[in-house]
Amino acid sequence: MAKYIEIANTLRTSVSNHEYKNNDPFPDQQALSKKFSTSRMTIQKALNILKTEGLIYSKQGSGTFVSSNADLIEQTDLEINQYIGTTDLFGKTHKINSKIIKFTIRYPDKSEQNALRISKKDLIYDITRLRIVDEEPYVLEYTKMPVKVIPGISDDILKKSIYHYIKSDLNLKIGSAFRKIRADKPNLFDKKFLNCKNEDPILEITQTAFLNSDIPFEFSRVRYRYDKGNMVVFVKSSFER
Amino acid sequence: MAKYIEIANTLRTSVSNHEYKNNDPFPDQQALSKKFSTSRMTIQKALNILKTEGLIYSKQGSGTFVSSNADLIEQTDLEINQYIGTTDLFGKTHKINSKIIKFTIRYPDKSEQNALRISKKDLIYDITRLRIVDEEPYVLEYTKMPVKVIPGISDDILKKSIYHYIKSDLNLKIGSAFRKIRADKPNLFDKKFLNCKNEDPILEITQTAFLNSDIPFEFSRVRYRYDKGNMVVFVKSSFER
DNA sequence: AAGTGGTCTAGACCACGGC
DNA sequence: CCGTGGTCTAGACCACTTG
Repeated sequence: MAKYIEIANTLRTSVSNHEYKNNDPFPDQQALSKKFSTSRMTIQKALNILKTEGLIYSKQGSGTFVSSNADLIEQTDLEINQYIGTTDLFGKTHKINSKIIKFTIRYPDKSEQNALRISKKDLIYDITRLRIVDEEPYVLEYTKMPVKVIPGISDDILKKSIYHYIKSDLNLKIGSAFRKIRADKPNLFDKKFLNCKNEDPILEITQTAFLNSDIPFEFSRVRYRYDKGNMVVFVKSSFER
Repeated sequence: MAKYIEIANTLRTSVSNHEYKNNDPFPDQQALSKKFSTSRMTIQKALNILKTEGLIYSKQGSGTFVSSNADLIEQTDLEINQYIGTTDLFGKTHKINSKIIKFTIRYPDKSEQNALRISKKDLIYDITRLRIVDEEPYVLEYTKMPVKVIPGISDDILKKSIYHYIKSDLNLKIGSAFRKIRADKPNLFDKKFLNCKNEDPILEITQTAFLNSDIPFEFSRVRYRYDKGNMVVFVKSSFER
């Protein structure tokens, strides 16, 4: 593991443990480079990680400070899978169930070929899952993935977490994703599986996700009951430009 | 302007102009440091900017490549104000109007004091605006801002863009924001101003936004007609950790 | 083996803020 | 003025991919 990442992890833990108070000074870069026996450049790389995470900020000429939102940010899951990997979000405090409504392998239609950048001969998984939290239907997930990119999906994996399988078993890294978020009226499936009434809105998120090698691996649509799906996002503006 | 930012800007323009084809090699770092007469470290800082923007990616041992999504990412506005500053988003191709429904200055209630981290004696603006695109009501915006942080808001500014005023006139920098996105049933105001029927869903985004000095400056809620508000987001996973 | 990106160093100078 | 963070250098070595 690179030194700057280890330093960042150490510092992140310090922030979590409130070793430095909000809006109180962080140790200066000189002190940190002595403490970790490294150069200032390496310290700066470590600090940059925490800055992009929003945990700290620096003022030139003044110092580095713990952001007042540090605690809140830590609670927010900022990973790509945050709206998909329901397992991670609620696994600790709630009882999660997945009902597999559909799980087939078939050839893609035009829009799927386009989104996943595959040919009509490349097979895809076509998965529909209903997520149930504490016995209450929560979200309907429609997932399409190319078999050649994510081989070996099984019923067993679907019941747990696809993302965990991709990261830990296939050892692939997730890079980025495009999302479209909108409100919609409920359709027949929503009414049936999510117990929606006609006037109950749906929060829909359509996503195309990419590996860090620029390969699309997922094209999905998730539909939440309006009173269950609350998306929380932290946005950091990219200062440079 | 720092050298690495200028290099990043130059390279970004090159990507925009398709001077390097998608998934085709980018010049290597050695070549770039010669071209810009600088060190490799500086080149890497420049490349890092484009990487966090998702425009390029690198594979160790192999090279640097233009991301296949580069074009799409450029179209997506990734600024903090993307859902507030309707002006920027549609200003060029559509006719935008703002109707000021309410504009008062008053003392904050408990939740506003909390969100904006101010005392009950600190005045806030209380602004309600209806945004109209091409003669069609689009979104209702409820904005609260502390007067002491953003002084001098006037009717004139409200008709244009608050964000432009903050950045250009007050010369403040926007740092980050928390957003909560959800679907909701329409309320009386939605029905009146957005012409919603009872079964027309609303897309609601609640936001607290911060300056880069960690000071909250905006607590807002925007409500879109379900058939008008489409939020598009690009998410880059932070590799390190 | 050669070429690529990733990390790291030990300094230097500058810009800014506060005393 | 001094102490802070921001930028930049000219190398070095390592890790990885590809021929």
